[in-house]
Amino acid sequence: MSEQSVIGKGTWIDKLAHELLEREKTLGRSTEMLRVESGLGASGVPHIGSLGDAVRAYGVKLALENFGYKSELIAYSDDLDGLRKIPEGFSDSLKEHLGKRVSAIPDPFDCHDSYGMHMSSLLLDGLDKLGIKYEFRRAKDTYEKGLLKDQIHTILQNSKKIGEKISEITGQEKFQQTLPYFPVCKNCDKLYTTEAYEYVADEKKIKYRCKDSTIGSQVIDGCGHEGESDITKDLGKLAWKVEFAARWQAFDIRFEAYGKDIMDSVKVNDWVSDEILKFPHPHHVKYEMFLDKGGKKISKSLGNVVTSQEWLKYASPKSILLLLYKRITGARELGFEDIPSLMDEYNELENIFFGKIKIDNPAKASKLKGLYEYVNLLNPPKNPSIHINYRLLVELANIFHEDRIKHVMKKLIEYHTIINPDPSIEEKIEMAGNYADAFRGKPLEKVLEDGITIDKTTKNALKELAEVLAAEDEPDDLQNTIYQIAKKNNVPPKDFFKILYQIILATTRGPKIGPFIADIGRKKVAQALSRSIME
RNA sequence: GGGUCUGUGGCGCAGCCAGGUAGCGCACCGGACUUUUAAUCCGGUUGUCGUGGGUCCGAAUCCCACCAGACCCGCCA
Repeated sequence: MSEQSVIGKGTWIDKLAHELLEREKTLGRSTEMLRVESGLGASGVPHIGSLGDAVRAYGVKLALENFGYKSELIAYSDDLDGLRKIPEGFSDSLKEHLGKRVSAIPDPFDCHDSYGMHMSSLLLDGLDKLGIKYEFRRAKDTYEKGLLKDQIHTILQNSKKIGEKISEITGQEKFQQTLPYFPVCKNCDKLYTTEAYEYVADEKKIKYRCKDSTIGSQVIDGCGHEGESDITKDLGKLAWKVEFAARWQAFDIRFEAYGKDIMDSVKVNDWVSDEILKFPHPHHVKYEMFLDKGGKKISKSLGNVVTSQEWLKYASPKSILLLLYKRITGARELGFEDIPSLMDEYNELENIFFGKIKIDNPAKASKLKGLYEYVNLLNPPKNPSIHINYRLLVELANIFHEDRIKHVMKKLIEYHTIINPDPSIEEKIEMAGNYADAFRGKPLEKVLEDGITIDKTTKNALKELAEVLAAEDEPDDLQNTIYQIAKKNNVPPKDFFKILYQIILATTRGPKIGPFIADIGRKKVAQALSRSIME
């Protein structure tokens, strides 16, 4: 096996692209343009996992281009989907829109043409910030322009066969009775309430009735309207079980990743694509959902949503790309606490790429270098950046709140971590600072509320120290002074320092305390000490 | 009922998808330090890589079976 040659850049992305190419060759299809697709949910607030689908598809596009083929990423917003439930934190006024397509619901934030477009925009914004390029398509336009009408016709003509197949593959019986198509009700404008029961192929018309339907625990009222819908003119959409297939053929899609939650739908769609539409289905890769740290599914209602917008407050776009490109298999428990290691891992990869760290196994070395290239979207920088351990930055940022950038920069120079101040470091300090503020220490003022037990002798020592600190004259050797105060009051120095850290930093240890107190301001610490004694 | 993933020192995890000395962080111990501190540096302890088989010169890694946990599907998109 050791003689096996490296495919592309040596990552799973290359392997996937290679498989795709082999398959296309076997199928004998034109490889002039190899289009990849990613679906964008438009019903809820997109989290990092939703980005993953598009980011990884883009990776495959890059790999295909690297192999010398043309490729493009279609980002398709499912904005004809109906609203099934009101997302956590949204106004109940959305209730009247349940069952309506999200592209026909007003944007609660008033900044986009619809609720659906607002949600999709959040995702596209995330992609833009990562530098992902895509062709944006919307379900709304796709159906309005009739781009799927031939596929819809073929699917509806074969609905009986498809219904049986769905039952066989998924156990879902529903489509043996109803057609896999939801017309928008001409009376009440909803689509999940319509039951399509007959297709008149000659006229390309669907007969439907609008009735109450249950989605999850929600009951959505139908209006009782019975009508006909012309699939070439009137609005409606295919059920998911068959819609991908229609789109794949209409857009000539050769690759699409999918999450394991829609595995069954993909199986059905593959079959529909191959057997009904006679379009060999695209190559796939399945990925696991991102879960939170307790192994729970990420959902808004649990308050564990990790959005790209929030992530980017604390970390670089590259940290997201690294997260998504380093691996696709395996269950992933994700939280903001992963940020420090991802930030540092990027630096390590950069060191490997630029040969500062040697990896013995050549296959592994090329894989890691390849990963670095993908994280840089196959356009790696010419020179390495300045590396500072992210955790160190967080520690420092946690200590300094006022004039943070200045103070932290000064400390970094003192520690010989860096030689000169640099704008790129300022940016990192800012991100680490945001992280520290969100997940770390409490500001000095709040620490005292946590109640530290201080005995009487220690109080005396603290009082003395507070007086020294409050004095106008700066002590020559503050470190030594503190030590002497502890000894004089019969407080073991070790304990005394511990207490000081608790009061100042809310931890049991910290930086060398003398210079540190000077850094954050003697007077300020004096005040904090005085307050701690008063309790 | 169907499917997927996970199982590696005390804890949290990487390594597995292209087999070749079992690693990292935290924790713990000791040292640099006659004076405390660790954001520094050095050294150290901790492992039948879930269980059982198989392939191989060689398996944490590949294959099969099993055990345990989690998640997804069986509404809908």
